[in-house]
Amino acid sequence: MAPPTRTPRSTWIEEGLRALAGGGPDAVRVEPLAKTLGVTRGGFYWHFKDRQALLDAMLETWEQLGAQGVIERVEAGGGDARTKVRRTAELIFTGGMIPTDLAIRDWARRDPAVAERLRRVDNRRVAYLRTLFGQFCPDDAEVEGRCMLAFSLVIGNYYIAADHGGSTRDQVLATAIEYLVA
Amino acid sequence: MAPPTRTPRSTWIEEGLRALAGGGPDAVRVEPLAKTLGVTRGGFYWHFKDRQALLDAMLETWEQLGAQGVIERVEAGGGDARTKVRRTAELIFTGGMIPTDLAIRDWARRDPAVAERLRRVDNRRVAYLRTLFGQFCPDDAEVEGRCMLAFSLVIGNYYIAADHGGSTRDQVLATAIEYLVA
DNA sequence: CTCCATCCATACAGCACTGTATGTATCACC
DNA sequence: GGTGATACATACAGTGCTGTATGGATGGAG
Repeated sequence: MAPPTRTPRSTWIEEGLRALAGGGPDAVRVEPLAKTLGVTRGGFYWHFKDRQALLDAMLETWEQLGAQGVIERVEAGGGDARTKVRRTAELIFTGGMIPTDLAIRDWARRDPAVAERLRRVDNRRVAYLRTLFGQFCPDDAEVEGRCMLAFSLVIGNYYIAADHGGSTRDQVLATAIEYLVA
Repeated sequence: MAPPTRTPRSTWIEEGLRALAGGGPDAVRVEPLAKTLGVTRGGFYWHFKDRQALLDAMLETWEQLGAQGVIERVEAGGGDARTKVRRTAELIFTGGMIPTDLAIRDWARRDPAVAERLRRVDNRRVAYLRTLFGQFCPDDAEVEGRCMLAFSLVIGNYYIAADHGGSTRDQVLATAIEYLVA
């Protein structure tokens, strides 16, 4: 039979996150979202009070799902701390979550509520990085510096548009990571 | 033949860049801009064909002014390469250009024309960094890695929301920079 | 089958912005 | 002190979105 095209709450959130990743919070618009989902806005306002409610739900989803995934997969693989750092980098650099992450990061620059959520997520991530670097780097201050550099590298990789002479970006990233775990 | 232009082209561009820094390209709207300038849109469409023309002019201004400033001031100060790296960091971290820079960076993720301009600017910046690191680091690949890390640090500093245990952000940045020039 | 909660379509009023058209004020300059 | 280019105001039509109201369709529970 003709599929009734049920569009539950989670579908709106997923599509919203996709729009956010593609064009920032201003691109999360109800009508275009409905159009890409093949429905009208009729059902949207049954699931959500208004547009802001969708944005909040998107952040909530991101905060709960986005923070733990990579860490769990890295830990599941085992190995020593240096290996885990390399695998973390691998997972993050190839993961599809980054665009969403960056969009939220930029969003946080102009919305305090978003910034607060981002702070919680980033703290969890840095805390994990800290345990890794702490296992082979004795100096606490340097651990903190390396965490900051490693985290920055992930972000910089997606924001920096420069070329690298004869090297490819992947080569440069690999060199940088080895430099950090030295 | 040039009466005192109360709101010349450059004023629209400056205010546009301010709006861009604050809320991204979607926040660069003609009517709000006119309101903050205390005029109507009447004059805007004399200076610019349309809204897109303003965005182009903003990028042009940014590309010409934003790229060279820091490099020139660093070189004017003299000193060895390590000193210049530290001073570059100092100037960038305290400069007010960063918000505009980040907004354009995020913008470039979804606009190829912007991405192309950003690539030109970033290449000039990395080229300069390369000359600095190259003066005390013999390995070319590692130079490239350190450039990437240094550049990423600047960006990460403004996008990462994490705390750092007992340390302040400034302390962590200082440690990271010393780690890069070691 | 009937009833009911869930999900969606349609229609409407309202808002904010865009771009165009047209009139107008302000000065430099002769 | 009149003329012409410059810079701005005002009015208008058009667009795309928001949120509300209301009725209709779907499918499971009884």
